Order: sequence, then structure tokens, then C-alpha cells
Amino acid sequence: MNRVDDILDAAEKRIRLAGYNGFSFRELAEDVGIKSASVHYHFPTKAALGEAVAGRYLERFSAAVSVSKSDGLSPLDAWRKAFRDALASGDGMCLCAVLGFELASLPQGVGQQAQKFFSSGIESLSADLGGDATAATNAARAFALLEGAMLLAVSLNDVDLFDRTTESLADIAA
Amino acid sequence: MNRVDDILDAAEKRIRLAGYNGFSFRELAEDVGIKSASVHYHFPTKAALGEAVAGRYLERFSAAVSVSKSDGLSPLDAWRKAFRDALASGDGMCLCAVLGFELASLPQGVGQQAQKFFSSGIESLSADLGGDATAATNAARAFALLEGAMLLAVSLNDVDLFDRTTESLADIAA
DNA sequence: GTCTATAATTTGATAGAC
DNA sequence: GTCTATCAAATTATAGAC
Repeated sequence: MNRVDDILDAAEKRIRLAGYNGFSFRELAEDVGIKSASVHYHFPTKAALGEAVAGRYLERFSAAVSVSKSDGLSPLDAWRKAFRDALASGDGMCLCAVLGFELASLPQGVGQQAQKFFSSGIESLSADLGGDATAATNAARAFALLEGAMLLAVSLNDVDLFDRTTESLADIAA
Repeated sequence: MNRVDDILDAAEKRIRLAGYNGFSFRELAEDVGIKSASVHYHFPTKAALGEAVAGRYLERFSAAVSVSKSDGLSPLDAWRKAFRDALASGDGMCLCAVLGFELASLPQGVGQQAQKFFSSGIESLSADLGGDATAATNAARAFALLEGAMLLAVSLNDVDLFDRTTESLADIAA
């Protein structure tokens, strides 16, 4: 499955930098070092590829948060670290933020994965914060601040801005 | 200039819903009710059109904030209202958020407008909040929260989520 | 200003050899 | 699994008539 991972890596990078509508199978194939027909062998359609990229992103993100929590980080700091790590890779915006705003122009399955990222992420954090109505609002607020801070960092090409903006995340949603 | 405005309106809507790479001159022309060659008469290239759309968005947004402030709203509430109004139009994400994350794949001039939206917007709000280092951080945090809340609202198709998430904006950056 | 027509390129996707 | 070759459609953009 090594080649499949290479394709998913390249696709994720391109979607995060240019959107679902901003890359082609030929560009992707060049990144990996094969031909576009070979990409179609692994992923018959662009929608199937997009869904696979988003699904893997969800799982990886969720797993990273779990690891950080068992390492002793607070739930808020665990999510903050996951976003910060995604930003540090230098590959642009959060994948699901990109897919989330493109929603209206996306194949159904692709957009649903992005929605799942937000709905189940916020739900999980909300449970960790107490599970009541206040916790739900605070979890959504934390997600909004993290995504927004990542957007500013990417747009202004200033990773440090993410750190300054999310420093007091605990004050905001506690 | 009525026809030009129609084109800019349609282009702004499409970019906000699908990104700069997610629309074509033909789709745009259909929206307006003319042919794609006529769009090229007004805007010779896609980059020129994108720049014009972004430039108009900046001016309109900035003007709306100014009006709200002279109507007696606090600077934070004025910005919040401007984002909320953009969201209420139902035409998707903030235009400059879209262009901001697509930065790496955009014609130079288009991306620079998006960066100007954030840099001059944060600078303006920072001055209104006192002008010191704390004010600068709080202004960036407010922008991050507003953009992130808008992203959640668009992604989950829930405008009310924006209101709940930005309700205590003043507590966050005050 | 808007149109028809068209050029040159790119796109997602398929067929079939190896 | 990967390739060459190809398809039909779409893309940005231009030329020239009206």
C-alpha cells in the first residue's frame, strides 16, 4: 500500500494548498512519479480519491489528539497541538476547513467527511469539557479559534501568529 | 457600470462557494446572462477579475465597519456585524478567507488583496483596541474567532452557530 | 458591448498492451 | 501495476462581424 499512501500524501498536500478544484490527476501523478492512468487504477474517480484523503485525515487527526491526551495534555491543549502540528508541516490550511467551505461545489461523499470532522470533533471536545450546554459552546468556540488562527497563519505566512493567537485558548473555553 | 457590477457579484458568489479555481468564465457568463467573450471584454483575464472582486470586497467590508462604528457600535461589534452580514447573504465563506488559504495557487495580485484584508483589518482593529502589543494580539484573536466561526457555520450549514460562537467576543479580546 | 467561431491547452476518465 | 494512446468535454483566451 506504499504507492497508495504516496498518492494520498500528494493529494492531501495539493488540496490543502489549492482546494479540491485546484489540482489535477496529472499534477498528482507527476508528484508521485507515475502517470495519471496509474492514479486512476488506485482511485477510479476524483471523488473516490477525495473521500479517501478526507477519511485518512480524520482518523490521523483524531488519533493524534488521543495520543496527546494519554500523554497528559488537557483536551484543549491536545487539539491545539494537533492543529499546530498540521500547520507546521507547511502544507497549508486544515484539509477539512478547505473542504468545508467548498462544500457546495463538492461531490457528496467528500463534503460529508469534512462535516464529520467538525461535528464529531466538537462533540468529542464538548464531552471532555463537561458535556453540558456551556461545554458545547466552548468546544465550538475553541474549534473556531483554532481554525481561524490557522487561516491567519497561512494567509499571512506567519506560523508564529498561530501561537500568539491561541495562547490563551484555555481562558476562552474553560 | 451596471454590467460590470453584475459580473463582480456573480464572480464573488462563485469564489466564496467554490474558490478561485472552482468557477469558469462560461458559468459566470451564464449567471449574468451573457456570453463568456463578453466577460473577457470587461475583464481581460481571470486574474484581473479576481483582483477586482477582492478589491471591491475589501472596500465594501471596510466601509461597512466604518458605518457601524459611527452608528455607535463598538469596534469589536462592528467587525462582528460585518462578518455576520456576509454570512447571512448565504453565499458561503468570507471571500478573503477563501483566497487566503488558496494563496499558494493564486495569481500574485489576487493573493495580495486577501493578505491586505487581514493585515490592514487587524491593524485597524488593533488601533481601536488601544494600539499596544496586547491590543494587537486581541485584534488577531478576534479576527481568528470571527473567521473560524464563519467557517463552522458554512461547513455545518448552521448560521446560528456563528452567533453562539461569537457571542462573548468582547470577553475574548477586551 | 455583445456576439459567433475558434484556437490551444487541460481536464477526468477509459481501452488495451505489457 | 504501470504504461501509451486516446476520447469527449471543458478551460482561458482571441479574432472579427455586427
